[in-house]
Amino acid sequence: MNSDSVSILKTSSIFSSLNEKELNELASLFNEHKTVANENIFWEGDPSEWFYIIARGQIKVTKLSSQGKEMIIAFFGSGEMFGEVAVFEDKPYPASAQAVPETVLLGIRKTDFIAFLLKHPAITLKIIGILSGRLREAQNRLRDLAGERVEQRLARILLMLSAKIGATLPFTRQDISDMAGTTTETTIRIFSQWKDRGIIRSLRGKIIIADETKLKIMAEGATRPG
Amino acid sequence: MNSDSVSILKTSSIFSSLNEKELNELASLFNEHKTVANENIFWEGDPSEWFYIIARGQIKVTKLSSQGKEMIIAFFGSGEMFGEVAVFEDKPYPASAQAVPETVLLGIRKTDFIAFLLKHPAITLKIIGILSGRLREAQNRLRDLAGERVEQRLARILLMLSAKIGATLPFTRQDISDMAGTTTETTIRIFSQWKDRGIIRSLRGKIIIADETKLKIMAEGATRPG
DNA sequence: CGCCTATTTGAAAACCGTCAAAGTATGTGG
DNA sequence: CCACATACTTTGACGGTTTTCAAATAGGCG
Repeated sequence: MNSDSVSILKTSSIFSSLNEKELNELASLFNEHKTVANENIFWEGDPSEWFYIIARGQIKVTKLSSQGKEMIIAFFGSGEMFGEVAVFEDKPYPASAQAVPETVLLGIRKTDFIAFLLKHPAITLKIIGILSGRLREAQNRLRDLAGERVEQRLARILLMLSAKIGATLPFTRQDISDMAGTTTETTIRIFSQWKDRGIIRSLRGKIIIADETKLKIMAEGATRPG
Repeated sequence: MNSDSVSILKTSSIFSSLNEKELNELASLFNEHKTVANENIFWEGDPSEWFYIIARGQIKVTKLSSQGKEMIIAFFGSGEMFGEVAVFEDKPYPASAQAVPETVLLGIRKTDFIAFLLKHPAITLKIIGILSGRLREAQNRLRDLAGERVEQRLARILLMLSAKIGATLPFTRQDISDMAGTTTETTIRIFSQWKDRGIIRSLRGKIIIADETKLKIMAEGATRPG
C-alpha cells in the first residue's frame, strides 16, 4: 500500500519534482481512504482537518444555495487535490465533496502538510500555480454566469469538460445544469436543439460532443438572426 | 521613496513577518508607479510581467462578457495584491485592472518575485492563504449567481463590502450592478424599496447601510409571503 | 419484470432585462 | 457666478428568456 501511494503521488503533477526519498517521506504522512459511490467525504461547514489527493476515481465539489439548489463548483479526478481552501485558511470546508464512482483517496492532516510545505518551496509554488488556475477558472465562470445566456454557458461548460476529459462526457443533464447554473429542463431543451443540429449525441448519463467547431461558435455567442 | 516603500510593504499583511533587512531587500525589487484616476494598469489578455501591491488608492478588476457587459471581479485597497493569477500561471492577465481614484502602486517583476518566494516559504504560504480566501469568495459568488435571486445577491454584495470597508460604500449603482451581475435599473428599483424600508440611505455615488440586521435577513432569502 | 432514475415535452408565469425618457448632482469653463 | 456638459439616478412600459409545475416516456439494474 505504501509503495502504491508513492507511485500515485508521483503521478500527481504537484509532487513530480520530488525525489524518491522525499516521496517516501511524504507518502508516510498520507492515509488511504476508500469510499463507495456517492459517499460524502465532507460537508460544507464541517471543520477541516484533512487535505486530499485523489488516487483513483472522481470527486464532485458542491455548494447549496439558500433555496436548496445545488451548484457544482468542480469535478476532480486522479492526481488532483481538493479540500485545499479550508486547509490553507484554517476555516471550515466551504463546500461539500462527494465521491462519484467508487474512489480511493489519499488524505494528509493539514498540520503535517503545512509543515511539509515549509520545507519544500518548489511544491508550495506549484500549489500556488494550481490555486491560481482554479481562481482563473472561477473568475471565468463568474463572468459567464453574470453576462452570458444559458445556451452559451452550457456550450462553455461542455467545452471545458471535454478539454479536460475528452469528447465523451459521463454526466447527466442534471449535473451539467448544476454546473451551468440552470435547470434540468432548460438544459434538455437546448441539448435537444443541438442534437437535431448534429452538435452533440447523447445516451442516458452521457453526452458526446459530435461537432466541436459548432459548439465553439455557440460558446462565443452566436449572432442570432434578426 | 525607498524607505517609504519599506513602510508600505510592512503594513501589507503579506510581508509583515519579514525583518528589516529582508524588507529592504524586497523593497529594492519594487518600482513605484503612480496612476491618475480611472487609468488602466493592464487589460485582460495583456502579457503579464508585473505583480502589484497597492500602496495607496484602490483598484477595480474587471472582465468583459462576449456581449460587452462588464463584470467586476474584485475591488482591492491599500496593502492588497493583484495581478497574481497571471504571474503564478505564466499566462496573460485574465482580467483588466483599473485605478479608481489616483493610486500609487508597487510593482515587481514576476521572475524577481518568484525567486524571492523560493527563499521565503512563510511568505509563500501566506500567499496561498490569500489565494485560498479569494477562491472561497469566488466560489461563494458562483453559488450566489447560480442560485440566488437578484435581491439576495445585492444584499450579499453590500454585506461583503461593508465587512471590508465599513457601512459607507463609495460605489455607484452601476458598480454594484456589475458586481452582482445585474443591471443598473434593477439595482435602483431594489435599492428604492430598501430606502423606503429604512434598510439603506444613499447619496450620489454612495450607499449607506442603515439597518444591517434587515439586510442580513434579505441576504438569507426572505420568506416571501404566499 | 418492476423499480428507480433520467429524459422529454408542454403550458403558464415570473423575474429580470431592455428601451426610452426625464430628473438631479457634480464639475468645468467662460 | 452662471451656463453647460457629464455622469448618476429614477421611473414606466414592454417583452423575452428562463423557471416552475405537471405529467408522460424511456433506459438500466436487481
